[in-house]
Amino acid sequence: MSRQILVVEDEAAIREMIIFVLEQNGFNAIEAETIEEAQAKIKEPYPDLILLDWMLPGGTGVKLAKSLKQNEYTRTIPIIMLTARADEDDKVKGFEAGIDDYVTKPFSPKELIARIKAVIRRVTPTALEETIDFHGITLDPVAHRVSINNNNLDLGPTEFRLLHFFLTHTERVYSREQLLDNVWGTNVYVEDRTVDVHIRRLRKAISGDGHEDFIQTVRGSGYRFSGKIQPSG
Amino acid sequence: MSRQILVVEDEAAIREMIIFVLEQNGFNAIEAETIEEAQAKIKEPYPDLILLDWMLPGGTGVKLAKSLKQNEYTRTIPIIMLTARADEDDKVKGFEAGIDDYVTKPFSPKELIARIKAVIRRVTPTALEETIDFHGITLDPVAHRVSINNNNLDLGPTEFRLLHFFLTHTERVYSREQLLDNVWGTNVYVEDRTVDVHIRRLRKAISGDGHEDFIQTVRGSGYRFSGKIQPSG
DNA sequence: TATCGTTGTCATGAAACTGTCACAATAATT
DNA sequence: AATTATTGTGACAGTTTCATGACAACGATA
Repeated sequence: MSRQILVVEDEAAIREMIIFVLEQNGFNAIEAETIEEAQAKIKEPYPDLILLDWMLPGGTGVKLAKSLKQNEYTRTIPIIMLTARADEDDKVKGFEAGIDDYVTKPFSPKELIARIKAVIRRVTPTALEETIDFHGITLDPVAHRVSINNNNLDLGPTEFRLLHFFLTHTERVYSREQLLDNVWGTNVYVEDRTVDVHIRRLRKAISGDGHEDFIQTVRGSGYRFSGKIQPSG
Repeated sequence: MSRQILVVEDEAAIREMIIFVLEQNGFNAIEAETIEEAQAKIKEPYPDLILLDWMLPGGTGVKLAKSLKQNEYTRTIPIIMLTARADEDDKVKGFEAGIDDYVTKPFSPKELIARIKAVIRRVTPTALEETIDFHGITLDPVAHRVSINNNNLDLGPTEFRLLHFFLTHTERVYSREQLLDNVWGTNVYVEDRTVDVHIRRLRKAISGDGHEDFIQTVRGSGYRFSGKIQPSG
């Protein structure tokens, strides 16, 4: 489930910071300092993505990127380039080499994660997405279909994503902000209260039949999706 | 609930980096630059751990460590020392002063967090995000759920925080002021007696079944949460 | 262009939560 | 026993937080 990410970066401080952020976000990080090390490590735990520094000792990262993208086996691994500044020329060279995205240093952890997720989503659209079945609710991410007790539901895109998130993160309270980050995406400016409305829409959609109260309000904290029934009131 | 960590470090860059990492990990950071500032801030939001720089303007950190460890109230607060290098001599002095662990700069965020968690786990047996089980009371900080003898409880936010604090700080008397600091937060102006009312509400919620008197009144001092039954007076 | 579905925001009322008080109950002290 | 200090308890009002319905903006589509 957790994605392997290869971090190719020679500055120790930056490398460790990146790895820290990655692991914070549930990614599995592998590190390499040089091009050679990266090439050696690429085969072993076949990475799902490569974070590649632009400037590396013994050659530019573009070189590595190009060679990876020309190799039949590594061609499909998405690459995000880390550049010191947003030089148009570098950017062009990078994309020519086949990189999928780039991030300019210094970057915020949030931005980095957002880019990674975006690239992964773009490259591997809905891989390893299995149908979820939770107390009668069935969600098929591939077919983009939800049913409850075999009755098809008609959800809007946002409700679908919200339900999908909840189904993969049950029994845990999420603040409105966390939900916004996870369901809407990081750099979007939306009111906290908007979550409430979508919660309501989702509740309305999945209520009606059988088990009620899948979505529980935790006053002052957020919402929780749970199969267990809430105490009383 | 979130742990209070006091960071005593005079170099602004390092201090901010540490605080960033701490808050990333759900810790609550308080900062101090000097020994005096540290001593002043130690009382307010009673910290769960202190990160103490070895070299501080106006004296070494050991001095502060020693005085803290000799004081009855601050004795139990775990201290992790930040040292510039792994000097055996420093290390020995530190442990003599009573520190619980040390980290040599430069350190990786990962290591720092790992050490902190290790020390906290060692000192307060209850692990961080894990469910606490205490004489039939179960509190799940993640799901934000409390049950007593498998019956779910419905607590308000303040009662929840209060119970969580007690469950992570059992067998020890806390004054109303200390409880206010720890559960309500430092800069709130609330009457002392308000604590009484919340204590009562919490008592009411967790009473009813089986073991009574989890919360014991210590006249003139405060309250104590305990699994042992109080003799008589 | 008109229609439809979706979405973010807002206003409003309901419900829950909280701090404070007055007074009762209890413990400590004289 | 009487007095004093401290705590328990129920009630209450102010505040905060949430659910809900309505609505306009937007984009897609016919």
